[in-house]
Amino acid sequence: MENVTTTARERNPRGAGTRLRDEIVDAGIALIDATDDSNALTLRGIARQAGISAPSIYPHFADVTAVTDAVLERSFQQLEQAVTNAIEAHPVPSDALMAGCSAYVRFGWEHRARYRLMFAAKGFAPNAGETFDQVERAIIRCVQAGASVSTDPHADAFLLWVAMHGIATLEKPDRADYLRLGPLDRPALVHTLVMRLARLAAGA
Amino acid sequence: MENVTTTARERNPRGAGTRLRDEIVDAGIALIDATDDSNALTLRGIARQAGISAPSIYPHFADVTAVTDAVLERSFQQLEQAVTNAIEAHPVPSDALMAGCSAYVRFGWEHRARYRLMFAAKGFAPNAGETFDQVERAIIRCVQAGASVSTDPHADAFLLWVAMHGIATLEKPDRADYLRLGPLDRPALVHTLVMRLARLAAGA
DNA sequence: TGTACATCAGTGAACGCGCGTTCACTGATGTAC
DNA sequence: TGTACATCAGTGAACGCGCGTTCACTGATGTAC
Repeated sequence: MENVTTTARERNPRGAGTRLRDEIVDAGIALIDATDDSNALTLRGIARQAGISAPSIYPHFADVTAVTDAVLERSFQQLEQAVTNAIEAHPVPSDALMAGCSAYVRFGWEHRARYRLMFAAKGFAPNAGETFDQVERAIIRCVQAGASVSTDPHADAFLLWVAMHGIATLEKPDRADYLRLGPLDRPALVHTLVMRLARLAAGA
Repeated sequence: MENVTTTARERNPRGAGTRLRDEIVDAGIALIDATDDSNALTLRGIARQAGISAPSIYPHFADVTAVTDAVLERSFQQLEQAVTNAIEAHPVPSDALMAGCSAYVRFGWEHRARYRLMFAAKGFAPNAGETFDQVERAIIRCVQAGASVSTDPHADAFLLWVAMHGIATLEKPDRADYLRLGPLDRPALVHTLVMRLARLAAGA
């Protein structure tokens, strides 16, 4: 016998178990992104998208809200990853701040329904604050580099985040052109908002 | 006979007809505001709220989307009215701009689910632009009064509107306090955003 | 003025649908001896 | 090595529910003569 040393034998999962769990979350993300409609995110719809029967979800999730929670959690991780990657790609602090904010807005525009759902449901997800912290640290680095005259990076990060959230929640440019708001030039919008709200020096 | 002069006699509605139509829209607004959930805005739910049977809606609306469209249209009118009232209550342009923006955000916070639905559905409603125009005109008056140094009121109005939209879409303060973003002080937030985005003079 | 009737607002019952969830099941795969 | 069996991933059928919509209807109210 090989189980003499371990008290309670831990049965190995046969592989497909945890793999299907991930596939279900993938299917949920694919579904809401493809339909652009958060109401399409149903248990049966996710099962259909994943190519499995509806009951097959239950061994991996307690109920439908557990599935959507997992979708939201992974979405927040993706958002934070996108912002982090953009920031780390630029050594100059002001460039990094611009790139991070731009990546944030791009995520909102490229995953409209999902982004809205992330910030619509019963408050923010627990890991939503990490992305905010990224923005705050980026502003602090700008101040340290002399590129920003902000005296309250925390407050200014909040203002900036609010404005980014406003743009991210906007319609995509090709849909909103019947409103004569002018062209939705994402880089230009982000640039101006960052300049004024993070109080960057004009010559930066 | 009295219909000799008119070719096709126009039967008078007996009063209750158009009255019920308004009551149905009222019920829809009351329902989404009370439940704080846009998914609760169903035809049967609205009928229940209005105290009538579900089929009674059909003489007044073609289908359920016609009802929600009417709810959204009235909501945009209310939003514009709230902003207009706030602006007109202040003779000093910068005060008027502040008050108008504050009223905008207050509407979003006091009618959370409804505000989100207004800006979530298939693009903006046709009359959404009027509120934006109010903000733009308020900025122009600030420039004329020497209170703002904006050189492009249209662009700045858009930036300001985006930021207001960001705050309006936020959770209400009592729900978001587990995020250490600091207190959601609506007047202070609005004040700072208006100062920087509408480029008000510091001494104003 | 009285009576028959057209017109109106609104109802109750029924339909088909997609949903979340449950239940007993079916093969496949690894393990014990 | 071979065989019986426990364990696993996943399925098909069924349930009750709320939904949008339809249909034939029921009283009430105003009008014609």
